[in-house]
Parts: sequence; C-alpha cells; structure tokens
Amino acid sequence: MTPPSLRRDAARNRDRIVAVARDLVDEGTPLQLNDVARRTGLGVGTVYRHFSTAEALMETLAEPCLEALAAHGEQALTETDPWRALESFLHHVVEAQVSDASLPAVTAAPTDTLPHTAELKRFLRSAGTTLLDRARAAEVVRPGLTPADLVPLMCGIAYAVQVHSGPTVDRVATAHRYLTALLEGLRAYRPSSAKP
Amino acid sequence: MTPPSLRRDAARNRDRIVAVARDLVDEGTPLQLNDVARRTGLGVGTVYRHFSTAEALMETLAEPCLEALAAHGEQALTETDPWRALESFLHHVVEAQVSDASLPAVTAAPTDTLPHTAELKRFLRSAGTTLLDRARAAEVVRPGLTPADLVPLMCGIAYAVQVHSGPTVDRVATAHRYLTALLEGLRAYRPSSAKP
Amino acid sequence: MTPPSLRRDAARNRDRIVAVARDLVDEGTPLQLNDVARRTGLGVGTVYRHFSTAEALMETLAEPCLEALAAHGEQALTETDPWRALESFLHHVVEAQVSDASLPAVTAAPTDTLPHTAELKRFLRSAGTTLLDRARAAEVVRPGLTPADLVPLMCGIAYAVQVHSGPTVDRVATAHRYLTALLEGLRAYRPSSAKP
Amino acid sequence: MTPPSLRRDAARNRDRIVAVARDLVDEGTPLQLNDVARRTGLGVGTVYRHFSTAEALMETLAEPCLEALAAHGEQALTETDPWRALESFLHHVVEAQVSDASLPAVTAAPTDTLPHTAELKRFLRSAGTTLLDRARAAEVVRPGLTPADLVPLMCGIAYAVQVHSGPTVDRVATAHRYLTALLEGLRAYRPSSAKP
DNA sequence: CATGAATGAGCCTTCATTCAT
DNA sequence: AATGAATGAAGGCTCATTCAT
Repeated sequence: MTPPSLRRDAARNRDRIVAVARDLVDEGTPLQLNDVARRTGLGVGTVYRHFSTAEALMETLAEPCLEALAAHGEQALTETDPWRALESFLHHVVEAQVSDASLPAVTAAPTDTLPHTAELKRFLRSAGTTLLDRARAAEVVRPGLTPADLVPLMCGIAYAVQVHSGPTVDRVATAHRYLTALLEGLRAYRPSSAKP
Repeated sequence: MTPPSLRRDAARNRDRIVAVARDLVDEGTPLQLNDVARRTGLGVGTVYRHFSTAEALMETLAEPCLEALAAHGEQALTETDPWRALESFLHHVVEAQVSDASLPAVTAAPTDTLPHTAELKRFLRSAGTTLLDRARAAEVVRPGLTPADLVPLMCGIAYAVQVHSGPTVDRVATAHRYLTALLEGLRAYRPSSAKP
Repeated sequence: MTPPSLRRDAARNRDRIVAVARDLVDEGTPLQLNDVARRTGLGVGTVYRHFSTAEALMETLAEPCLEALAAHGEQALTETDPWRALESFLHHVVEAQVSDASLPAVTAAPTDTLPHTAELKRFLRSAGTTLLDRARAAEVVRPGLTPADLVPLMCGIAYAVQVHSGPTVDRVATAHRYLTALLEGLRAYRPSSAKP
Repeated sequence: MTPPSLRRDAARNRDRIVAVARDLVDEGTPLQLNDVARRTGLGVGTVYRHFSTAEALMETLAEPCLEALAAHGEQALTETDPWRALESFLHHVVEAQVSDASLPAVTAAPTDTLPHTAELKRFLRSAGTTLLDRARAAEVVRPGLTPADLVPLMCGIAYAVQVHSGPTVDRVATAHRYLTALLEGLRAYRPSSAKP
C-alpha cells in the first residue's frame, strides 16, 4: 500500500494525508487537496507531491477496499455452486460500495489515475464476467443482462441507497435488499418453483 | 408551462432562456445562470428575474416530462391488471429519466423550489405507492420492497444507465432492460416459468 | 404634504408609497426604491415618477417631523427666558432625531433634494442660531460653541444613542440624558451656584 | 503589528495591502478587498489570504491607534487627580477618533474580528470605566452618565465632527471643543466659577 | 401615467495549481 | 523534500436606473 523506499518522514506524511483524507470522505466532505493540506498541517505542495490529483488520493483510499473485494472475487471463483458464487460476490460488492464513500467515486469513474486501481478494477470486472458466464452456462441465470451491466448495476444500487438515505435507514441492509430484488429477477429457477 | 400574461418580449426572453438551458442540460453542461445569461446574450439580471435559482430553471425544464409522467400515472391507475399497471408506469418513468437529463436531477433532489414541481412529485409518489400496494394486495408482487423504495430505485436505474454509457449504447433500451430485470425479481409467481 | 392637483389614483399611489417607506424605515430596512415598489405592488417606474431618488422619498418621510420641529422653533422664539427657549428647542430636536429614523439621515445630509426640505432645514438652523445668540447675549451660555455646532451636535447625540442601542435601552430617555449633560456644559451659571 | 516569521515577500505584500487600505480609508473610500487587490496589483486571493474580511483589515489599520490609546489609558490610570485623568484620557480618545478614519468604524462595531482588537477594546472600556468610577467616587463628577455611555459619546463626538466637516475646519480642534463642552457638563463643582 | 422587464457593472468569495524560497 | 504564498479565472448574486410597452 505505502510505496517502499520512501524516506521515513515522507512516509509518515503520506500516511497522515491518507488518514485525514479518510476522515474527510467519511464525514462526507468533498475531497480537496488544499483542505487536506490544512488539516494535516502540511504544505499544499507536500500533498501535491504525494498525490498529484484529488482522484489519485481518492483511489488510494479506495485501494484496500478494492483489494478486499478482489480477494472475495478470487474466493468466489473457487466456489463450486455458480449461483452462490455470483450472489456472494455481488453482495460483497454492494456492501463495500455503501460502506466506504471512496468506492462509488472510484468505481463509477470512466478512467483511472493509478495503475494499480486500473488493474484491480480490471480484475474485478473479469471476475464478475467469469462468474456471470459460469452461471449462464449452468442455466441458473436468465438471459437479458450481460457482464458489462454488472458494474453499472452495482453503482446504480449504491446510488439508489444514497437517494433513499435518511437518518433512520440502515444503508447496508437497504443495499442488500436492493441487490436481492435484482438477483431474484436474474435467477432462472426460484426456490419456490425449484422445490417440487 | 410558460406563465400566461407576460409581456411579449419578456415571454420571448423566458423561452430563450429555457431553450438555452435545455441545450446545456442536453449536452451535459452543469446548469449555471451566469452561463445561461452569456449564451442567451441577456443580462444576468434578466435571467435571475425569470429564475431565481438554477434549481428553479432545472425544475422548469423537467416540468413537461413530469406532467407527461403524471398523465401516465393517472392512466395506470385506471388499469385493471395490477401487475401491468405497475410495470407500465415504471417503464414510462425510467424511460423519461434517461431521456431527459433534467429529470434525474429533479427527481433525486430532496427539496423542491417550484410549488408545481413539488405537487407533481407528490402525485407521482402517491401513484407509485398505490400501484405497488394494489399489486401486493393482488399477490402478484413479492414482499421485500416498499413504496419508499420506488423513487430511489428509479434513480438508481437512471444512474446505472449513465455509468454504462458509451457512444454505442442505446440508453433507453438499457434502462428498460434494467427495469425488466428488477421487475422479474419483484414479481411473484409467474404462470409461464412455473409450468415447465 | 401631498402635492395638490394630482389625479385621484396618482395621489393614492403616492400615499401608498410613503406609507410603505415609513414601514421600511421604522423597521430599520434600508430604503430602496425597488423594494418599495415590490411592497406597494406598484411598478418601479411609478415609484421613480413620484420620487426620483431614495433621498427624495426619505426627505418626504422626514417632512412632517421637520415641520413639527419648525413649529417648536417658532414657539421657542417667542419664549422670554432665553435659556429655557434654547433648552426646550434642543430637547425637541434630539427627541425627534431618535424617534424617527428618517430624521438623522436627512439632518446629516450635506445637500438636500427637495426644496421644501432645504427650506425647513434652513429655518431650523436659523432658529437655533437665534436662540443660541440670544442666550449668549443674555450671558446664560458659556462661549466655546457656536451656532454652526448645533446641527452636528444634535446628529452626534442621535448617533451616540444608536451606538448605545441594545434591546433594553430607552432611546428617548438616553437622548435626553446626553443632551442634558451637554447643556450643563453649555450653561453659564448652574442653579447650585445661582442660588446664593 | 506585522506578524513575525512571515516570508520576506509575503510580508512585503501584507505591508503593501495595509498601506493601500490606509490610503483608501484616509480618502474616505469604502474598504473593499477587491478594490484593495486591484490597487495593490495583487491577486484577490492574496488579499483574502492575508485578511479574510474587510473588517479584519480595518481592525488591522486601527490597531496601532488602539494600542496608543491603551498606553494613554494605562498612563491615566496612574494619574493621581481623578478629574485630570479622565479628562486627559478622553481627549486622547476623541483626538484619535477624528484623526484616523479606521477608528470610528472599529470602535462602533458591535463585534470584533481579530482577538487582539477585542482585547484592546475591552481594556479601553475597562480603563474608561475605572477612570469614571474614580472621578465619581471623588465627587468631581456629576451623576447622570455611566461608564456604558462613554463609548457611545466618544463615537457621537467623532460623528458630530464628521457632520460638521467642511474644507476649512480643523477636525481635531473641533473634537476637543465638543469634548470640552461635554466635560463641562459632567464636572461637578468647579472652584473657579463657584467663587464669584 | 403606469408598468415592470432589462440591464450590467460590480461586489463577494472559492479553489486548483504553480513556483519561488 | 517541503513549504505555503500567490494567482486569477470563475461563479454567485444584488441593485440603481432606464426605457419600451
């Protein structure tokens, strides 16, 4: 995560920047490098040296989450039940999307700043594609949606949750509900009709 | 739509403002009153006289669409088949959402500027609520989603379509596909797939 | 006060404008002709036709007060005791200054818009001059202040009262206190030393 | 006055801003940060960096004067004759008020921007209070005015001088005359005039 | 006479980015 | 490497006044 071979103090500064940015994102404040500089007590120049744009910083925040999702993706790829594999992976994705505000911003962005972000997103897309393709091959999934729809739909659910938002709503639960509804529509044979 | 009894030239200016705003919104440019003034060739003050905030202008752009949706809503309320009523109404909604960029902005806004906008949104929400409640009463819809989820989900679909967007995608078709998937998940026991 | 030979409706408009302006001034709102127009329901042009500047309107508001003061001035000029004449006149002046917000604005202005205002102010200045000169001739007043100081000092007292202002202060009482202090300083022989 | 440990060029800019502001205030021009920026040739942002509001800049202009007054206040507090102490202090105050246009603005403001300004004003108020209380205790002052009246009255005198203003008037002399008149009224039994 | 739409200069403020120190 | 001052375009908005209807 933190680039190696960085002078001790430089590394400390970098961590400080990331920590402050994390706080800003968590409290819903728009991420501005000037603002980060002020709150870290560092000079703007220092912040710019570490992160040349706000997007780069945002992607750095999202990185751990993306990596965790990638791990879940790898895990899902080893699962034998193709439906459960897909379902489980996507639930992890939406949960992450609504839990960490840095994620939707990075996920929905058409282009990436950091190579590593691009790589992770590429892997997640390919994992999703594989999982959906397997499910279609096993005929546990209805046609109509393609792998290219997965990312947009996950973003859409995250956005829907945000629109829904009020003080009394459990965002994670709502996200799962929305995904569940969508997956019901995606599934070929529903339990009720699979029983008899 | 255009307030009556306005001086001839004032009405022309107002229309000009709305037309320019329409273009801006269609081309994805953020709607700024100063910008509108510049492009219309009118003074800033003139624009502010007609629309005291950018939101008011945006809502004015969205108004015809909202009214058309309201008409569809009334239509749907007279439909006898509760499932078809809900389905048809929601398809009209998402189609509008992706066809006119002013709509998602207005729909997702937590507060409204123009009384008429508020009224239309209220009506649309109540129509959706009634349609969903009827479908639930007729047991053609699965539990899990409530009337309060409708607006967020429609916004989420519009957002998903936007994330999907590329030069070669048919936005309307994509929106219908997404809604169809969701409705499949919402639907209770469909005769067709329960048989074989 | 209201110019004669004005069409009935024009006169009504004029009165309406003055009434609204009175309210604005009383509530401490800056006097803007646009604002007056909106609150009267009249067009801006109409307001401008009646009062070509905000100052003209302000002077119109102040007029009744100025006339009342002029009456007090004439009264004072008939008084035999030169000290009491001066004292009484000035107390009327400061009381008016703090009671009607239109007055300080007009009194302190170096130039006047309406001829009648200029005339009234001229008369008040001359009355003050005469009263002070008589008091000096009667040696009931100490040298040091001249007639030209009267207007500035009355304005200064009104301003001091305004600076003092808080929710719990009686502006009129404060004004009288301040003037009393000043008059004590102006007076030659104070009661205590005049007795024996 | 100028904060220490500021980069050389930054300090130069700051001084330039203050100098230009000084000129504006001296020539009676309303103090606007944009205007200051234009006249200094600096960017607006630079001016805002140094002084976040026009009030902050105004208070910075007034600061040296306020400090000089505070020094006079301390001096007066060591004076043994309570009357002379009060008199001398107040004469310094009014002289400052009419000599530096930044002072009345700061003095009359109900709230302060810079902590140091607030502190200085607090000290001056308390010095005035002490001096007046001592004079009352020594019975060299008549009742009727309280410490809370001092600031308003000093502002009132400054305002009176400004109303008086014309090309041929010596503002400082006028201010002293007005204060003298007021102090005469404040003073209790003067030996000189009580004798004959 | 009355109207009120139009004007546009001008004020305030923010922010992403550069670059001298 | 680090600093943080400087920049200035850009956006938001108000208001006194004019003039076509």
